[in-house]
Amino acid sequence: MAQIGQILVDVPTMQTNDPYSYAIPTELEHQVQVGMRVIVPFGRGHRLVSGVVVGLSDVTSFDGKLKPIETVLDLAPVLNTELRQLADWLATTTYAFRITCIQTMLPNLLKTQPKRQVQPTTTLTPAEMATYFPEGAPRDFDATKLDDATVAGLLKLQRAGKVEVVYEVKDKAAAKTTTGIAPALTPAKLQEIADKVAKRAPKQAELLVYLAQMPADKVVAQAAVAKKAGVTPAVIATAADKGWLTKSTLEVYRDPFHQPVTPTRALKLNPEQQVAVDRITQAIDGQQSKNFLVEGVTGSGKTEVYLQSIAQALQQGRTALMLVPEIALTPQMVNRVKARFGQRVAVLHSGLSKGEQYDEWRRIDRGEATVVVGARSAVFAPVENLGIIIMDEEHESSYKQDENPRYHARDVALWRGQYHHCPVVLGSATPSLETRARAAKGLYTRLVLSKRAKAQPMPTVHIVDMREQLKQQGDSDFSEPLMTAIQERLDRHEQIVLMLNRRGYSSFVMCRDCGFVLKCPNCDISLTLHMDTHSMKCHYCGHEEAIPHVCPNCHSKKIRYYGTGTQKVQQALEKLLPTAKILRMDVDSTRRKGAHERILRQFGEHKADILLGTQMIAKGLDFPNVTLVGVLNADTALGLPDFRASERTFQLLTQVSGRAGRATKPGEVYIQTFNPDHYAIQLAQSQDYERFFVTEMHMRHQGNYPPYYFAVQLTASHEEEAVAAKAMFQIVAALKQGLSKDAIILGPTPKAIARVKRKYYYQVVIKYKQEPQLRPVLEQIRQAAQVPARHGLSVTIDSEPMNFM
DNA sequence: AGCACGCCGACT
DNA sequence: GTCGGCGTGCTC
Repeated sequence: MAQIGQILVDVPTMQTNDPYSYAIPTELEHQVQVGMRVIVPFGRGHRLVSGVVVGLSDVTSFDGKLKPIETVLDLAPVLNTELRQLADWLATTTYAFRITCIQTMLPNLLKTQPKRQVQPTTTLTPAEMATYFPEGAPRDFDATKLDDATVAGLLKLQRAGKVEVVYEVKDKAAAKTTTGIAPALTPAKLQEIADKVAKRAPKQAELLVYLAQMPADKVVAQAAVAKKAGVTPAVIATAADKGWLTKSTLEVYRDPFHQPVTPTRALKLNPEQQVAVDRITQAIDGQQSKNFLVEGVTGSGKTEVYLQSIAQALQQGRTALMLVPEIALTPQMVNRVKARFGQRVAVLHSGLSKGEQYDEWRRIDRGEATVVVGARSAVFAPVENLGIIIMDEEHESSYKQDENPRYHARDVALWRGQYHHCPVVLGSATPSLETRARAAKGLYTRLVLSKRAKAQPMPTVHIVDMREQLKQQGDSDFSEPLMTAIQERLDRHEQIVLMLNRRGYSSFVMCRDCGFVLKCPNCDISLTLHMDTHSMKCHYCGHEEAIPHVCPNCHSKKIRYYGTGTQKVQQALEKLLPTAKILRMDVDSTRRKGAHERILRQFGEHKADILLGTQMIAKGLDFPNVTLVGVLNADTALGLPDFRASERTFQLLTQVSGRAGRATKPGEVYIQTFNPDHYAIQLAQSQDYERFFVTEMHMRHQGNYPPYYFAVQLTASHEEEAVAAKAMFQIVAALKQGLSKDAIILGPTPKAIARVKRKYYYQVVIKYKQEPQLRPVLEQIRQAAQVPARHGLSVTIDSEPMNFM
């Protein structure tokens, strides 16, 4: 039996990033297993923290007295070997603490809550009791929530030995339970009693008859018994008193999606789909960690390819993991998977309550669910024996987590595919440049679905030049061609989707006459307006210039901020079309739980003619009666100071265009823009992903951007601007010293929104091709950042950032 | 993170 | 001389 446990304590610091050794008391030695959560004493005094067992041994390199493990929190390990290895890999690649990685991999309810309380050790004076224990003892002692005087007073009493601090670590994990019923007597005996009481107590007799036919060793929920036997809980209580049945606590799962679903069968595939399924199936059967890019236009039946591939994995006795963007994880989408695989499906996403998440997690952990569908963090689902991993809409930026650990679910998926020797399928109509480039290099097998499954024609896309519109009809959010098209649909009782692009809302200036956007002379990236300094700044190199009052290109005076809000647009639209019913969908109108689905359902039932919304309406909604899609401002994202601006614009326009004419009626799309000649817009019009890819790759090559270069972003933030800036300059000095001459260091520059939550942000971006010293240099920076962290300076490292601003 | 130790100025 | 401010190091 192992004497010593290697524990990662739940204290996220550099010094505790390696496991600490704890003695295993004899009474726990048969309980402690690697992968379990434990509570251990940590530090001086009696402070308790939670931790995770990552190893067992009989020796330790630590030459001090070992403290004993206090409690074991789990009956079975919560992290298997794979997930522990994954956590280590994640920690190194994302520059995060190991324990932080583990926490993100586990469901919320398995995160423990440390609690501090104080209680008197002797009798205190009435005055002391009144001041410090007005609600009695013990009381909570959270220094961050109490006022300074109380904290000081309590600490003083502690030094005097009059009060003591007690620690507790709460485990939030709680399975939902209900009362279970089991027969306490033999069927024959129960029947005998039933016959006796039949006349006087018919209900009791019914219950007895029901109990008599129950399997002896099975426990059934009380509610189910009551329903099936046709009795009330009161009758059951009486029966329990008479000793006919026994009550017990029964663990149940909360079922988040209890609507019944009609089962579906595999659909007939077209030749392209069939090729895709065959290739993926080969990889599943051959246990190859081969990766695929399924590139399919909207409506080309990617989902059917996924479902049949999953079916194949299940048939081989293996499991499947399917990732979808949070926004696409609607009940419709989930039901589609459940209709095919039924009870084997588990769903993981943030819309579920903590308890529901935990239950789904346990179903997966116990092997009861073999198909997992979920958003980003579902990539850590404890599925074993994976046969396939699918990531739909792989280009979605929400797959990257924007807090520590800053991981990309795609990278984790590829890691797990490798571990399980199973294929990873990345799917998109508009793959990210990185993924498409890797496919071009042969790292992924490219499977193209070029035909729409139901052979609908692609929608006709019109580009409306807003510069012309401005000249002809003045400043309006709605062009004449778009309004005409809207009116036509209203007359025909067809529906309309209008998208307002909120990204980049009024943070840059654009000329309304010629579409000119001010760019940095060094970086070819848009300059951002800074009202605090009244200047235009480049967030890559720090270049700064005055806000222009006339357009440097055409000398027009109509150069100004660009951007509008959905509410304003809705009001304007209501004025123009007083009879049309308009539904608005944006961050504000969907804040409440379920609002998102409600709006979509209303629109689906044709309770409104027009759905007006932000980017969220571009994703996956499928309404047969929508024949017109209008994009009010295609340019806003183009103006952002981000090298992915064109990519994002192209993806968004292509996606939203796919919303038009999905059934029998042909669709039309109107894109309003001040940049009608921009390649992202032109190529979105012709729906030509391949040409966009080639063009954009050329741009990336010119600018030394990904996928030609790797990138790391470092950010320093502090309440005082000078502190953040100085830290960043020191970091840059360290980088210049430690890295090769080939590394390109951009910055330091203030962030686009330099001040967020009373803190100033400065950043630097490193672009590199090969930099063996990068990891050690960044580790050294992390280490050095520990000291000033005490004074509120935080430094973050983001490998392959999604937002360069 | 949270606690103790140690070094400084301001106080009874 | 001591109380308590904060800066620093350490926690198996």
